[in-house]
Amino acid sequence: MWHMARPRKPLLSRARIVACALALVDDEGLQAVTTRRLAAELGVRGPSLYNHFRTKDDILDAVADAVCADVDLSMFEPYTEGAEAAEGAERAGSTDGPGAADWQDALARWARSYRAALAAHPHIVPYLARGPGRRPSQLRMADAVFGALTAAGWSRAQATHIGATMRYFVAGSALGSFARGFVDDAELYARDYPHLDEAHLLAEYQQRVDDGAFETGLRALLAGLAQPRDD
Amino acid sequence: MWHMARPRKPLLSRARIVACALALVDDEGLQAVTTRRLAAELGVRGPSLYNHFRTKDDILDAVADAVCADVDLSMFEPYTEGAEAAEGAERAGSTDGPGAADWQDALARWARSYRAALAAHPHIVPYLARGPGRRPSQLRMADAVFGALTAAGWSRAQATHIGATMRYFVAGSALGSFARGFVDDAELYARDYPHLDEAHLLAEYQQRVDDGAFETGLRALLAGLAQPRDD
DNA sequence: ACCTGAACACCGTTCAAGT
DNA sequence: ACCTGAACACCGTTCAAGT
Repeated sequence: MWHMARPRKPLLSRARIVACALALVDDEGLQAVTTRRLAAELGVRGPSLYNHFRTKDDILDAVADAVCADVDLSMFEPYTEGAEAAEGAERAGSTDGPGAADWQDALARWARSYRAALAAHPHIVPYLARGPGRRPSQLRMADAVFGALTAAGWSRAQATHIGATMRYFVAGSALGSFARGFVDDAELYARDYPHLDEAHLLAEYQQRVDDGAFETGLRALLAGLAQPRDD
Repeated sequence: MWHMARPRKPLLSRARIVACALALVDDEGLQAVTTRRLAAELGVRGPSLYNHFRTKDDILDAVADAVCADVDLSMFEPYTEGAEAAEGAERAGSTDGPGAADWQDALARWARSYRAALAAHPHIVPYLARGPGRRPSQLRMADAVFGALTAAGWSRAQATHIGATMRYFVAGSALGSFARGFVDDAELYARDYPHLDEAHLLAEYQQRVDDGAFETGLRALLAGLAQPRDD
């Protein structure tokens, strides 16, 4: 009789579930997200979630999508319309000319924003790896990058390859960084791996390395892409 | 009484468990590996595994390590001894000179072997993301790369950054490729993402893209690294 | 439509009991 | 030392029952 069964106003919504799940992931990690725990956090019972999502994985997919939705894509906006028809665009391979550096700059800004979005929620990154790239925000990213690159003069095949390459690098960098590297066990390793002294094992050092490696790789990637090739 | 409790010869060994778990991962995916299922596959009961591994994650760590152990490191062998003292090594940034291209070639061969090792066991790749880089084979890789790069004349900081960059790219590429990309639902997407037509949604197409993107990125990365910089 | 308790078929892991 | 059955505290998910 006081079985509160259906409230006059829904207690849950997809948005509220996703926000709560993201907070839980950020605070306690992926494995803290169980249907019962998440429901409790929302003041509700486990099965209630299934009125709003088909499975738990669908919830985490939505969380991952929300994180990717934070990636800035505004640097591609100049390209988003009439991209296909930009006949005047000179060969993208050349390093001079007014528009030549634009795509490099846009890619760099996108890559940094992408990485920052993942760094803001490190615990979801391993899950991002599992789920495929068919989530809306990821498709939106792929579409924006592809559009900008073709508008800059790259062929469709080249644009696809470059976009994928950038995605590989950013995702790998996020994983390599946030899925934690070395531990501070110190010289236990030093004996077996002569080049890796204890300096490599400090977490704060690791953080600087990750930042440095990302910038090094990003610069190299963009410089290498701008260089003429023979394929 | 016919409680076969302890056999005269152990039924299990770490090696047998790891091999069986890897086969199970390859055949049916990560989620098929439960302690009960794996034990059954080994002709044994679930709890028996705990005589050989502390947790299930330790088993999967060992599987991941076994996969990484397949990566070829022989291209770094010329550098593994006396690496630190290679005084004669000219500045690695220059593109000419006999030893200059060597490290690029070694990195390329390593990256391809690394990717191939992961491609051979795609279902474990998402797990590799979770576990940190403190596994023996990964440390061995890091050590070999670092040694070769410093021997080629790179500073310790640069060698660290380059090694991490390469790892980011290969790992990201493996994830991006094997954690499945687009699906073949076709023009459902075509409406929302104008640049991604149905050609992008075919799995075989995706496979060619992954291969092409990997080679494009690898070449760009190495070319960009060889280019002089100002830091 | 949306939340509930009860139930199902699982998990990973512990442990005393066997040999 | 190494395998066993039984048990514990969980899972994700289904479903009839409530409003």
